[in-house]
Formats: sequence, structure tokens, C-alpha cells
Amino acid sequence: MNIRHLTFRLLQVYVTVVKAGTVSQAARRLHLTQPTVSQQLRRLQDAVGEPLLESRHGRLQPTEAGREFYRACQDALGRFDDYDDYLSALRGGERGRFSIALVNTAQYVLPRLLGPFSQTFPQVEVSVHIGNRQQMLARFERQEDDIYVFSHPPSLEHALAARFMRNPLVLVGPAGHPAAKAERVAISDLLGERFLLREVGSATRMMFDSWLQEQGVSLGATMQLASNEAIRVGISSGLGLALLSEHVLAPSDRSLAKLPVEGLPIESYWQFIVWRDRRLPHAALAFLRFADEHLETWVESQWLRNEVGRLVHYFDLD
Amino acid sequence: MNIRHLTFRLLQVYVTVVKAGTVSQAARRLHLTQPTVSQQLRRLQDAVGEPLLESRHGRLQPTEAGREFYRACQDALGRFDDYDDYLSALRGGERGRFSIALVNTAQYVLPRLLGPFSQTFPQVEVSVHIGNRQQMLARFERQEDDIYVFSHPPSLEHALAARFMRNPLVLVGPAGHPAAKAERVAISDLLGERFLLREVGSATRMMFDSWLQEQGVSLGATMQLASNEAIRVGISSGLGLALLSEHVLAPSDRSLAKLPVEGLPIESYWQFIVWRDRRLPHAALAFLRFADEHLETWVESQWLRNEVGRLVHYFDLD
DNA sequence: ATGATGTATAGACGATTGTCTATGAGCGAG
DNA sequence: CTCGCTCATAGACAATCGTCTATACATCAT
Repeated sequence: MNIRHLTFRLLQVYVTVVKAGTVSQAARRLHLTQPTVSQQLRRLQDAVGEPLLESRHGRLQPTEAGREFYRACQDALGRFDDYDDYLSALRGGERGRFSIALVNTAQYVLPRLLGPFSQTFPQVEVSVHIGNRQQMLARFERQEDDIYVFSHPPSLEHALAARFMRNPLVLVGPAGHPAAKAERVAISDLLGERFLLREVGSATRMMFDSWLQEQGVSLGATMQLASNEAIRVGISSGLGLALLSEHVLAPSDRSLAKLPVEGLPIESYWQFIVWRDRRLPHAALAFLRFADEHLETWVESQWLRNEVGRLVHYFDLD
Repeated sequence: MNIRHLTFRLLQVYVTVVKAGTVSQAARRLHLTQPTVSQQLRRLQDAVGEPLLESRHGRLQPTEAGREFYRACQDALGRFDDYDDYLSALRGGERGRFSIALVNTAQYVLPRLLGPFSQTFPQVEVSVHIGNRQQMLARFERQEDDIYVFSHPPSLEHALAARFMRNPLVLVGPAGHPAAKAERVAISDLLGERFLLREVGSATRMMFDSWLQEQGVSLGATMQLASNEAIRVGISSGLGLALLSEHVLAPSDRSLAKLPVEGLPIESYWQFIVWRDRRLPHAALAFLRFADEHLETWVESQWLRNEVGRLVHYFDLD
């Protein structure tokens, strides 16, 4: 059997003929002329090298080889029909997978969107990569993920960004700290305190350093800690103060207090970053669309800042 | 997805590319040039309407849609590979089905061949139709079966025949009959006896009638019985004499005796009859081939008469 | 015989495929 | 920065496909 020139069309014709029982009937169903169908059948039988149909009392009956061939056709055609269904699910973004990379701190906010999204599209498999800014930048450079979440994005020359949430950075101290009750405090009044810092290279650290420089001050005692969690614990046990995302202050957590330092908060934003020329999986686009449409539902209005529409729009036009 | 112009060849190319990981590699394996493969891939992706491959660190990786498409290809190609295996089994006659129609009396001889054949080709499904000559002739006219077994075939204008076994017709009487011990008897000396006959239209009856006419004699008392079995019982219980196939005299059956009538036995032969222009299923051909080759093994040499080779040869050349 | 219905064959033709060569562009290892 | 891979695109061309119309042949029921 020479399979090379077998077209799926040919299989469809064959299946129709077997179902219809006559060539003419099949031709009518297929909106073809009878000779066309006859000829296709001949080609098919030539390709298979075996008669597939024989005429028994006026109707075309498949031969033994033809019956089995019919089954094979049904299976193959069915398989590609299934694939077609799969494709449309994929295209609709209801299915498939995508990966998203977050810097550590985004863990506090992204689950609010990812959770409901996964509920709505249970067939979509999301890989979430979490790491520090350095690691995420490396992934970004290697284009290992479909969507990145940064607060302070790298160069946007080949990438697009869309803000989706405010991320004000505030100075945090232990609950009982005197400045917490003040109306307003100058940073210079706090330089005697020890400051707890994330490692150089972290976004918060970068922002803090440049803000301090702007204010024309520099810190005294500092202590470097590896995670925001460690810093939180450190603050509440009186180890010092720190600049933190306001999201880190869980409403229920009474052991920390925001200090009303002049010139703060530093406004920054969580944003989705996507490579401009990278093909975005449908599922990833579906997530962005979901974020765009449902941000209001899952994020308190005080944090809202929805620019995701632009991004969706950009990729929708592809 | 537009399936119409998808060729299996195209699927093979795609599968090879995915396995090879690069277009060039695949091209080499397929003995094609690289641009050819590139172009096929493009056509394929156009047909599917979705990118199937993307280049990740130097190798081509299937996309989500591509991975699933790959599976669909494997399934479809595998399905037709299986069909190919099936086909060759069919062609080899190791598998499939055929039908054979026998006149009643052939039941005594055909199982000797069919039994061993079925043992050798357990995958072949044989339908055996048994009836009287009239019924079998009707089936023959309507071409309902692949092979017919007649002792006295109908017109052979559009059919081919091959003798495979002697079928001498002898006069049979009860064991104690005086003529059984004689050296030779003339039929005229037996006309006082009652004769047991099959119905008009049965082959044996036809042969007997024309033989009697040749001898210029006619029977006195007769009795018509519907089956050879009934006739056997009738003879042994002294109801009369009958012309029967010598095969009917089981060696162990001591209640019947062959009467050495002059001018007998009438030589006749079991033969396979096949429509000349009917496509013979491979399995049917395999049976004839089997009969041709193994007749000596399963049939005592005294009955042998093998002309089946001619038939096999005729259809082999198709 | 005469239609009616179904199938096969032949000839025609534009669209698509399968293949090539030539050439240019991208990229990772020297 | 160039070499040696890789891939993509363009142009060419014969073979094959997917269709059609016209016509002849085969059955079967008038």
C-alpha cells in the first residue's frame, strides 16, 4: 500500500461511499459529480493495491479489505476531528498551558488572579516560576516564560509592559514604634535606627537606595536579610525598620506598623511583561484577558491600576 | 483546520522533523533537501492554522498544538501501518474469510480438507453452506459463495472447475444380499428389486437415470427418500437397493455391501467450481492452494484426483 | 424495447503538491 | 569576526489531484 499520496479528503470520500452504498448517492452528498467520486475510488484502490468495494445486488459492499480500511479511515478521521476540537479549545484559551515568572514579592498579589483563573479554566496548566529578581531577569533574557511579573521591569526595548496593580513601598516598623503614631516623620529623624535590607539587586533595594540618594541621606546601621518574610519577623521582633511593599502588611497583622515618612510611599506598580515578538500561547493570552476583565473583582479598588487591556489588544490583533 | 489537502506524506514529514529536532536532519533522513522540508512544514502549519514548531535554543520544539498534532499523526500513521499488516495477512490468505457451498453428499469428503485447513489458518473464517443440488445451484447462480463443490457441475461457461476427488457411484444392497457374493451381476437381474431413490434433480438421481437409459432398462418398484442417510438405513433394513457414492460405505459399516453390477461404478468426481470473473478472496485462494498441496495427505490414494493446481494457477496470475 | 438509475471511461484544465537549486539570513564555536 | 551550522524564501517545473462535461455501458423495472 502506497500511503504517500493518500489525502484525508480521499478517506472522507471513501467513508461517504461506504455509508451511502452507491457512488451516485455519495456524489450527491458530497456535492460532487458521480464520475469524480468513481475516479477517486479508483485512485484509492490503486493506492491501496486491493479492491475495496464490490457490487453485490446493486449496492456497493466493502470487501474484507474494504471493511477494515473503512475502520482505519474512521479512526484516522476521528482522530483529527478530535484534534480539531482540541485546537479550538486551545485557541479559545480554555486549554493548553503557559508559564509565568514572578519575583518573590509578587507572590502576595498574583494568587488573587491565578486562583480564580484556574477555577474558570481548569484545563489550563499554569507553571509559575518564583525567584529573586536576578533569577527572574535571567529567565526573562532567555525567554523561558510567557509572562513575567516585575515591579521594576528591565529594559522594555523588545518587551511590552502593562501595569495592573499599585505597589506602594512604605517604611515599616514594629507596632509600638513612636513614629507610627506621629502625623508625619522625616527620614532624617530615623537614621539612628537599624535598617533591614534585601540583597543588592532586589527591586525594593534598588528603589530604596535611589530614593535615599534623592533625599540626600544615607543609612547608618543596616542588616541584610534574604527574604521579605525574614524582614517581617525581624521588624516585629524589634531588629529594625525596613522599606516594604504595603501589601506585605497583612490587615490582620498587628505587630507591624506603617511609618508616615515624608516622601513616601514610593509609588511602584506590578506589571505584566511580555516579549514583543514572542508568540503568546492562547492560554497565556486568555489569562491576560481574564486579568483585564476581572481585576476589579479580585483586587480592592485601592490597589487597582489596570493597563492590561493594551497588552491584550496588542496580541489579539496578531 | 483544513484537512482536505493533508497528505499522509506530510504527516510523515512532520513526525520525522519532530523526532529529528531540526529541519536539516529530517531532510537527510527523508532523502529530501532542506528547503523542501521547510516548505512542507509551512504548508502543514497553514493547513492547521496554528504554529506547530518553535525554535528553542537551537532545536525545534513542538508547541502545545504541535505536541498534540504529533500524537494525532502517530495515531493515524500507526493505524494505517496496522492496516498494512492486516493487508499482507489478508493477501497471504492467513486471514480473512470466504464461503464455500456444498451439495449434501460432499459432506462426507470435504471436512477432511476443511478441518486441517482451519487448523493451519485459524484466522480464516470459513462459512460452509450445505443444501441439496437445487439450492446450491440457486446460490451458484446468484454468486453467493466463493467456492462451490459439485459432483456434477452446472454449465461451466462462466465458471472454472477442478476435480479433486473420485466419487464412484456403486449399487449398494444389504450385507446379506446374494449378489454381494457374486463375481459379477447384470443390472437386468436386479430389476425385480425395489430401488431407493433421491429426489429428481439430485445429482446421483440424474446420473442413475441416464445410466439406466444407456443400459436400456427401467426400474420396477421404487421409493423416494429425502436423504442419503435415510437411504442407508433403508438399505440395511432390507427396504431395497440404491445407487450411492462409494464414500457412503463407511469401512466399519458391515450392514451394507457393494454389488458388483456390470457397467458400474459410474465414475464421477468431486470438483471445486469457481466463477471465472469473480474476485476470489485471498483466503479462498489459500484454501484451494492448501487443497492442491495437501490432498495426498488427507485423502486415501484410491480416491485421489488432483486437478486443483490449474485453478490455483489461474487465480494466482491475477 | 424503453426509460430510469447507477457505474465506468476519456478528455480537459486549473490548483496543489513535491521536489529541486540558488541565495540570503541567524547564530554559536572558535 | 569569520566559519560552519542552521533555517527561510524565491523561482522553477513536472506530477498529481480534484474537479468537470460528455459519453458509453449495465441493470432493472416497466
